[in-house]
Order: sequence, then structure tokens, then C-alpha cells
Amino acid sequence: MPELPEVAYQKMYVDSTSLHQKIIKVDCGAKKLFQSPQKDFEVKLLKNEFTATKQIGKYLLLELKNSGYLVIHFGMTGKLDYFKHDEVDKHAHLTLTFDNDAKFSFICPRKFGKLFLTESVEAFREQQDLGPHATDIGEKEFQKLFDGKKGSVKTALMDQSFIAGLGNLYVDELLFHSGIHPKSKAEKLNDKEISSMYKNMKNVLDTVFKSKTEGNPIPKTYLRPHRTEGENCPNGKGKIEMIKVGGRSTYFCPECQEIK
DNA sequence: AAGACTGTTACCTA
DNA sequence: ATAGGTAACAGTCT
Repeated sequence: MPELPEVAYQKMYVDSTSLHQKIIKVDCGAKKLFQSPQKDFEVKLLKNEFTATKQIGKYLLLELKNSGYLVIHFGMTGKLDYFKHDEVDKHAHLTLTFDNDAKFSFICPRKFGKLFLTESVEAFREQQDLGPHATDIGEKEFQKLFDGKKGSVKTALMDQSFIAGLGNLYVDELLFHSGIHPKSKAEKLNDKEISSMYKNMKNVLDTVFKSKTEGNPIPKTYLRPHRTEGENCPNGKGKIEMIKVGGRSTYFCPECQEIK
């Protein structure tokens, strides 16, 4: 569930289901997900309630009525569930019971997710060394990020301290729409190319979020449904190739994407 | 049935 | 010292 648009969807889900209900029970699962002692979570959350939500990159912050936040990072497979039946998912690692008998679970099969407690959004942002949230940043600011930036453009865009919220899928996607090869050096990109990445980043994040909320599939013109070696490029020219960049499987079209 | 997977980070090598 | 690459985490799916 993990890049910016999916977390935005989880945020919307919490806003529409889980605010303003008193927590009367706290059940914790695998210890490794908890970044403070589980006892602290129990003490903090019990008799409390969520009042609002905030997102920074891939992190979702749930504001608590009596101060502070519960922060969720979804790892590769995390998601939230608000439900009224009895069975709790076997991969639920934090389950809250509200005073209306509804329950709230953080489900995380691969246990790559993380749970934090923090008192301040800004303090948390600094602790995690998070760059600007990808959908908030303006074009000028985005341009400025690339001043003196080294390494491949894909590695840069995946770096959460550089810009927060992009991951493997949507970096590939925005580079595809921008016609830029993922191994291009960040310092070689000119203003026009950076501007193109900016526009495509916004557009991709927006389109993916809307697909998700409206229940539509990702557009066929996107790289996302074609992440297979040898598949025809949706633009109709080349065949999709797979390489490793920054340790991650990277799909691109050698005909459409030029190395800079 | 081996290998891939939307993320992060510790650890290695140059 | 620093940057870049790799393995590891752990479960599910193909």
C-alpha cells in the first residue's frame, strides 16, 4: 500500500471511518514494528481518540485528542481496516477497539511497516529526515533540489530526504512520461527536463490517486500495467526492458527514454 | 517451485 | 569520508 497516493487513500479512509471515537482497548502484535515500547502505545492510546490526520510522504500521522500523534509507515504491504465483525486479521499488529464496538487494525503481513509516537509533526519530519511532500512542492523548489545533486535521477527521486512520497513504481512512471532514462545523471538534467519531471510527477500522483478513489484501473497508457520484460511499450514503439537501479527492479522503454 | 514484490537500512566495497 | 551497490527483513503470489 505504500507510495504517496496509496497513503493518501489510507488517510481518506481514516478520515471517513475512524475519527472521534474513544479507544477502549489496545492490542499490540509483533514487537519489531513498534518504535517505542508497546506499553507506551497502550498508555498513550487508551481512552484517547483520533481527531485529524496528516500525511508526510509515505507516513500517515493520526492526531490524538490529548496531544501528539500515532504515526504509521506502511512498509510494502501495510493497510488499515475499520470493521465491526469479530475476527481480527492474522497479520494485524495493532488493533484498537472503539467504544462503539468497531475495531481498527493496522495489518502488515511482511512486517516492514513501522509505528511511532511523536509529539510534533515538525520534530517527526526532522527525525526521519524527510524532504518536501511530493504533492506540496512548487516547481521552483523542485528545480532547486537538483542543484548539485549527484547520482542517478531514479536514486535521487526515491530518496525520501530529497523528496518525500515517491517510490519504485511511480518514479519509473514519471520518468517514462518524461522520456528520461532512469540511469541519467541528476546533474546532467536541464531546466526543461526537470520541469517535465515535475509536471509528470504531479500528474502521475494525481491520476493514480483518482483511479484508486474512483475504483478505475490505472490508464493503459501508463507504464504501470506493463511492468514485464519484453512487453510492448504503451506508446507502441519499443519493448519494455528491466534493469536494476539503486537495487530495485526498474522498467523502462529504451525507445522512449533517453539517457542524459 | 524459484523468484519477484509498492520500502528501508545495515553493511560491504571502491 | 563518502558514495554506490547488495543483502536482509518476511509473507504471498505466480
